[in-house]
Amino acid sequence: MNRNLQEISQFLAKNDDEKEILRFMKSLFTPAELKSIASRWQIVKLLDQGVPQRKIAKDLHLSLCKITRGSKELKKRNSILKKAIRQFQS
Amino acid sequence: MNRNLQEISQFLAKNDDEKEILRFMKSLFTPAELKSIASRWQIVKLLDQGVPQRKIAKDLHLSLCKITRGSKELKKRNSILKKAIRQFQS
DNA sequence: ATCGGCGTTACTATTAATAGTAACAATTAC
DNA sequence: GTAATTGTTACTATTAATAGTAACGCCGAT
Repeated sequence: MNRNLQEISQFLAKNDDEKEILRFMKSLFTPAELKSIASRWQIVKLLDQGVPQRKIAKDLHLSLCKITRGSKELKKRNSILKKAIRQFQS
Repeated sequence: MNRNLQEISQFLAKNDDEKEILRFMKSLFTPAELKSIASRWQIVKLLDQGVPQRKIAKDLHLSLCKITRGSKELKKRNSILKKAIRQFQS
């Protein structure tokens, strides 16, 4: 199955068209998954800005459970998420 | 929330490093989601090759439920999945 | 015509992610 | 000191995706 993830990564890496990539994600993920992924992204952005976990939970109407998970990802050294987030901070 | 999906797409579009994209996916998706996405990708590849749904179900140990879903995606006109698949057929 | 393989739909049971909530320890403000 | 805020963990309940299975209608070969 890892071969498949590699191919997906490869397609995304070689494709520069943001619209196409969004269409690709909408084809491969369910609406619920897209919603979940989007909120995870928002969570790590807010965490990175130093917003308290409880404020994030309240503002986004999410449970701490989900936010703690994002927090753990961000804490990993050399997290790719940090690099990704920084692209949208400026 | 759509803004977040746009940003994710934008990050993927601007990034050409397959390894980084894989790391990004592993940070943002759960192991269960990664597994699910990988099998959806495999399903549409096999469907596109004309493999019968029941054979796919048997070979990959999946239910028809999941395969029918992939089938519906592929049938959409101008499916981005078809374009993506073709990159790996040669 | 009929039989087998096909795509599709429908149903219950299971599983993983998450909501909602409480509790804990550590830190900070007063 | 202590009260409030924080990150974290833990727990049950809910929800969506899926497994497993059966059944339907549609062909094409015989």
